[in-house]
Amino acid sequence: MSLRPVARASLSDHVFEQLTTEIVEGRFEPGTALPSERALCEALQVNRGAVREAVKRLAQAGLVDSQHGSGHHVLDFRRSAGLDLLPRLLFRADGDVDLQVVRSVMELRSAVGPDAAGRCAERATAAQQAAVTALVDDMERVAGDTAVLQGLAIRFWDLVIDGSDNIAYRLAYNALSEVYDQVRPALIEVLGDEIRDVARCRQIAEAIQSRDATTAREVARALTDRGMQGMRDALALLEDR
Amino acid sequence: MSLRPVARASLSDHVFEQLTTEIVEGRFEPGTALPSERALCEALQVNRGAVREAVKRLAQAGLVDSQHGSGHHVLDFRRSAGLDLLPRLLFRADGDVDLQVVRSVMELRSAVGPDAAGRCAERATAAQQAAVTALVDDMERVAGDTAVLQGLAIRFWDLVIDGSDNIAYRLAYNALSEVYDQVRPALIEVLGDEIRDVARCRQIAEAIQSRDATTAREVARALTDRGMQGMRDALALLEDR
DNA sequence: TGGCATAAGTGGTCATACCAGTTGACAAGA
DNA sequence: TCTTGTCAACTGGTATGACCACTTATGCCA
Repeated sequence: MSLRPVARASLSDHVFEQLTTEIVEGRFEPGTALPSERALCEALQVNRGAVREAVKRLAQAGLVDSQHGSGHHVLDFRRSAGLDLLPRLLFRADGDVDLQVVRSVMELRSAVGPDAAGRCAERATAAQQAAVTALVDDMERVAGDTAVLQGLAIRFWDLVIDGSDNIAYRLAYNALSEVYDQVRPALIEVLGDEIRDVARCRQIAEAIQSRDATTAREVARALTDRGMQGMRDALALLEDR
Repeated sequence: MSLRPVARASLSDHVFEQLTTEIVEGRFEPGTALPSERALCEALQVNRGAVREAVKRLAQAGLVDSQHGSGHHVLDFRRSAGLDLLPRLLFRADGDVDLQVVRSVMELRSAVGPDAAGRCAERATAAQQAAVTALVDDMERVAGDTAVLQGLAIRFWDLVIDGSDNIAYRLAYNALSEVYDQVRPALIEVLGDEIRDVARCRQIAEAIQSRDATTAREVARALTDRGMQGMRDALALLEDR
């Protein structure tokens, strides 16, 4: 049995959720104005402060643009939102996972991962090099238990990203992680071949240790390619259904 | 003379700015609590609503975590913020550009750009293929005027990203664009060689037209590599000073 | 020692004003 | 006819003060 913290949400959280959903699913069209704050209060049966807090968050997320006197205008989130919107796009209106989003995330991971490994080999501190090596030691110890390996693989990439000393990689990784967490159980199979490929993780760790950026990059590329292949297979299967 | 819209900012905007700066520059340490809302009202001389709206935005940006009854707790933005924090990290406390951030952004661009070009070749619609080709036509017409070319290059990549049909690339690109815009005049020199390389843009457009993903990827890689080289040179120059 | 009330401090919600910017209708003037 | 100014009716922005709900530390009590 696994216990999780009970979810708690304030009124403005709920308002934010609803409005985000409406916008992302296109029921509030870009260019149009949101209903006025007072109208939203009436419709949602909350006070104006809750509505304003929610709208401020929408603005921060790049979903609306507020203009004093004129209204809150809906933006095209594809052009104005940031990566942290991804978790909101993962589930479609019918509750199913949007495979386009999963594919996109995997591709971004494959684009960034190898270079992160290379940069890590170039720039990691001695402590970071050692941490990566130690983690692969752990992976070898639990080899076979794919579920545990998946957790270690996540930490592996976390360390690699840190070692790459690239703040953009780090922040992008944060957003990707949140998507990953939401579909983690499903990916345990899809990415199985990659997750169990501890040998390549070892090679990467050794390349990082010896500051061999080229090897780190190439092996990481091969590693993420296995995951991409697994995902292609899974997508093909789903489309056949 | 170039006129720009006058900047307008609400009270909560100002509060958000100040708090963000304090957090990003480390004067509010991760794990500690922000001053209470009432204390912030007193210190900033604004009403509590303005403070709350600002704090909600901080939470949305992944900088704080609010707990009813306990306070607003500062998070480690390196692990919890999204890519859209990048523009806030670009300028350091002394007003200078943080070159680490610029380097990070360029690396992310180089990691994603080539794959985006490849995916674009695979997936772009006929209209998108035509748009890329037409844009390169424009580039050839103004060849020589680097400043204008820079604008077209931005639109070029915008089209490529759209054609790649990858929502993660699109959202990441949005965040990168905002950083780019803030240092655009400076990059006109740093990236000069890349910007003037219309020939490679032509090759990419043709590869996209003929759905030759491999060529699109390789040429795009060569193109962004020129920019990386320009940046390395610029960084070396700055460090010599 | 362990459990429980309590008080003080925190964020969350609410109602009600009023200020300030935007927009469109419309009348007065050129 | 076209322009210009005024005004009324919106919109979001700011302010106040009260109260509710949750957390935490304190200290008492069994």
